Amino acid sequence: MKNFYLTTAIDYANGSPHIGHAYEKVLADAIVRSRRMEGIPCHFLTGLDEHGQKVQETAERRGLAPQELCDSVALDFQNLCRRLSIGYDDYIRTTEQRHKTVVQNLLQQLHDAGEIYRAPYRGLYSTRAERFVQEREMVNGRWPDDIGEVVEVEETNYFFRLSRHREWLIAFLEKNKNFVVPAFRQRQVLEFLREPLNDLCISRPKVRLRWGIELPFDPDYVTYVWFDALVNYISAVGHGTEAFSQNWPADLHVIGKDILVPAHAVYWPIILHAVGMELPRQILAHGWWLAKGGEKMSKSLGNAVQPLDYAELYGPDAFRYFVLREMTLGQDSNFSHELFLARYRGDLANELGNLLSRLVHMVHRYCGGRFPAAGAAGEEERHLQNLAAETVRIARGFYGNLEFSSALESIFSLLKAANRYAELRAPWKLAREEGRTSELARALATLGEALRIAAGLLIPAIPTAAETILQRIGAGPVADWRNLAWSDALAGAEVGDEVILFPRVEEEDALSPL
RNA sequence: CGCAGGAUGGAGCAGUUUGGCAGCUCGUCAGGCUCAUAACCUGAAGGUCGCUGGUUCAAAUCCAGCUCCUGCACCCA
Repeated sequence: MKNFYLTTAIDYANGSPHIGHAYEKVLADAIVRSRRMEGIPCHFLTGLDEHGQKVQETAERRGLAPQELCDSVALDFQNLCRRLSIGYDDYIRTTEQRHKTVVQNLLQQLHDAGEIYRAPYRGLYSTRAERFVQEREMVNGRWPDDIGEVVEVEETNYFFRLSRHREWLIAFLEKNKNFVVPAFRQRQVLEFLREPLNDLCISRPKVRLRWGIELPFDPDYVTYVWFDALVNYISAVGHGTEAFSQNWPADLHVIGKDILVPAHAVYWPIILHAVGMELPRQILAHGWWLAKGGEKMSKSLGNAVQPLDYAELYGPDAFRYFVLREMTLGQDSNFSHELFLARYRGDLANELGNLLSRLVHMVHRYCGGRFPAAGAAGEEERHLQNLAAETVRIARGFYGNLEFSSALESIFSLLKAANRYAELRAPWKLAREEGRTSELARALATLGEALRIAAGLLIPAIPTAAETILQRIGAGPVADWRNLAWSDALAGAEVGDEVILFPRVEEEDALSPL
């Protein structure tokens, strides 16, 4: 059986991890975990894009070899993944030989097929910025300081025949309405394709840029970083080997909205089509995190959220829960400290963490630390059982549809109902009265089972906390949602020590909102 | 200019594809409970769904026009 193959964009090595990188990986990880709960084998790829002008420049400025810089940045990004419980299966780096080989094979294949031609390129070149510039970049008729003096130069380069595949791509997108989600993003792609395409310049002369993959048919050039980067999706899964079809075509590319057009929705499908390969099945373009009040986050404005600070202070699950609960698929969302704390306290600490605390405490105090058997269900129990069954069904549907916010909302409705049920049956009262032990047993067993089901459904979002809950209530692991149903699995189970899952954070200990 | 997104009780958001009693979280007010992380539960107040017009038995949702906010060199999820 082919794996469900999911990728994130590979991060560019000329930068450090920020909330956007963190979000994308959490999203991808949660998708993979939810697929695995449906019994679907998955392959989860992420990685680092290491070539290009910017990396070369930054390395020079710091007096490092480009590879040294990349090695250090790779550690930063891998550390981010580790700290956020991102369970990728493979981490591709574009300087690895397995990648270079595939890039060169693909270039040669395109060249042989007549998809690549050599032509002079005339343009305005800035020595200071070391790139070609456009006239529209002028400000008030003058070039800005970072561009400086500009001269018209002619340079021979290699071009990929994008334009000849435009009609095909339009037809493809019109036939495959769900290629890009959300749907309005696909409409943007079609809008972009209404204009004629320019052929894509895929080379850089080595005199300008050394840090790249050499063209197999001309050693004076390296390939353009976008071409290089996109190929990671096939190089990492062994393009050209037996194993390739185990993963390709990719089932989902998770990317940010900024690199949808033209890179992922135009260049990439056309490159694949030009060599007769299968296209990925779907691209998910997610939105951006904005600072309080909808401002763009940036270091210079000093309003950038540091995901690792949150993961450190509140735990990886709290960060994961917030971003998955708060962002609607494809839209931009705000990340503010107030919003974060509201979710942390209201949902995680009070609704979920406190339910575990009160339940574990009661089982210890009233039942000697072991869940009793539930016995016959009354009306309230049947009501909660039905809601749990319904929640399993609904949440699986939302997960399948990548609607994490709605999935989590439905699971927390179940938790709210469990808290309400506790109030209705009031085991603490039953425990004080004579002859009501069977009612007490029924109440605690019912609460435990509701919590077991909710925890099972929360695994993709908050894997560590969900695992802790299952352990503390003495439940076995939940590995497959297809058989997650109300049961008496907890009867006789020994509960663990009491635990504060999401400790209350006092105002003075909270991260100051910069 | 054009393109895209947004405008829904005090705050933040779902709902719009496929029209059908306006939903969630937080906050506010009143009450309950005491197993629990000052937590949990109940009830209440609070909305002409940006504006105008149209279609319809019925519009937050469809259609037309308009207003305001955001993004659209490069880089950046």
